[in-house]
Amino acid sequence: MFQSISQCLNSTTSTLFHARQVHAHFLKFGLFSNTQLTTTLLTLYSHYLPFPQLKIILSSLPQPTIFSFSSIIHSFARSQHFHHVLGAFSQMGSRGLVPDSYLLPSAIKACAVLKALKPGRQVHAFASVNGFGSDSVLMSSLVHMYLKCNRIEDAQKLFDGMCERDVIVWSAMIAGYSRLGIVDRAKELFNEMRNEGVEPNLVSWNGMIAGFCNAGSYDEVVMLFREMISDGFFPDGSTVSCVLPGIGNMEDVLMGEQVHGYVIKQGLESHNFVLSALLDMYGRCGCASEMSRVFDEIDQTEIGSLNAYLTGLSRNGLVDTALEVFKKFKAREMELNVVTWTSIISSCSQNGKDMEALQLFRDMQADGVEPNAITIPSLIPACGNISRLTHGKEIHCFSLRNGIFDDVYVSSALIEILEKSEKLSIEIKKSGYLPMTKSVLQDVEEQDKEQILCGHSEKLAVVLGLINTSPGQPLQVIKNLRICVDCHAVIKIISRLEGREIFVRDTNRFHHFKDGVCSCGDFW
DNA sequence: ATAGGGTTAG
Repeated sequence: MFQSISQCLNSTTSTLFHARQVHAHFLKFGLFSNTQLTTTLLTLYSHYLPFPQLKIILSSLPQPTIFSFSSIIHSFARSQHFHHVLGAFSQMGSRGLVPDSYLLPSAIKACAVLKALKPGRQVHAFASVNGFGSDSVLMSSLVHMYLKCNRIEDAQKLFDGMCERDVIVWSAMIAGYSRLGIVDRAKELFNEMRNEGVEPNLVSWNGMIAGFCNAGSYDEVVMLFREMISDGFFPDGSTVSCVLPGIGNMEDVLMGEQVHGYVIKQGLESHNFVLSALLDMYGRCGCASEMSRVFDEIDQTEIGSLNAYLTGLSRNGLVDTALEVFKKFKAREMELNVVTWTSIISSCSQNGKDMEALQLFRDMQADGVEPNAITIPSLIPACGNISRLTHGKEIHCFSLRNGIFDDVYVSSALIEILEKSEKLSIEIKKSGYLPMTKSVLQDVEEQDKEQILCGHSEKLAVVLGLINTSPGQPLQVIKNLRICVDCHAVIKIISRLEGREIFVRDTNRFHHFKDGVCSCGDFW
């Protein structure tokens, strides 16, 4: 009978229905003690049953073996339940079952995806002790894990020690350096790989193109794209979705259209992320009608597509259309997320629809969607135009309540909002103040420098002090670094405009600001 | 009996 059950389980025509029938037999005749049979049943189930049910079956096994765990863990990995891969893995360990070299890569991959360096290192140690150091698949997965955890030196060391380096581990290295923005090194590796006689494949190309795209080297992206095509490769969905942002950024509509044609020819439209990338490209190139046409083809049940469309409409100044689309999808009771809300709020805010922007900000909270560190800065224009302190205060309170106040962008946005509401910024500028961008040591553009100055903590502290205390009350600020010249100048002006005494203690001295003068006599 | 690693996306 065992044989016939086994045959039934292994038959390629098996279905969930058959599996359940056999399962019933197991229960009826108490066959669960035969671990070989249960493993086969489990494997069969693992292809049909959703994850939660598989978990229940695993925990119901009286004597799980390395085989049952293996079957289940690989299934968890296939369905991308990486937390549970690690969970099952440690459960296995606590039962005294030892994993083999085939099972370890699944555990390591889970560590890589979850960026779980500590368990990753543990598995590495286990693999070394058990003599798996020359298993190139296992070593490749470790290299990948270290790269994902940003341990590039560990990865390089392992990679250097490998005796067999195939296209997969080379591609992992190339993609790893690319992700970290070290694109020159990625390119170097690409050439080294060729010199060693390992031929790059589509994944190697994709990894490198993705890196250059991320680094904003769009010329290079397009060059590589051309090169891979002339090398005889056919770009796939990944390639295209990396190349399109580059094309969009260069606003090269002609090339964008060529890629669109290619997408249709190769049937890549079935990938939603390819269509989203196309939509985004048209949006950046100012082709609003093309953008809408692409949106009509997209699977609109995916929130990401809607978000991309709203952003594109906003970019092209089509706020009313954006609002229309937004309302339509809201009416459909589609679940809108922070990105959707932020996108429409920012669209209104940037296009003079101040009241709408603020109302939407309230609506999103009423809907139970928490604003994030991008939502707040997007409200700046709306608050500035309305020039009403209440709105600034409302947003300020929100940020304090939700603990997103520590974010640099949020805090500088708040300062901007409050300054505009308290017309403080204009007054400060009127007093002849010029931002002393020399105080910004970072290597960034002039405009960004002004922005950075605006976010300095001492200014932040003073402006916050202003709104949280009653007029005329003195303010005290303690700082564990030296105050910068720009802040010093601004606080002098504020002390005069607001008629406040402000005390700032920095690492060097006490500064007592009053009537536009500082006690340090500008000795600073 | 179980059966491995690399690229995309927002």
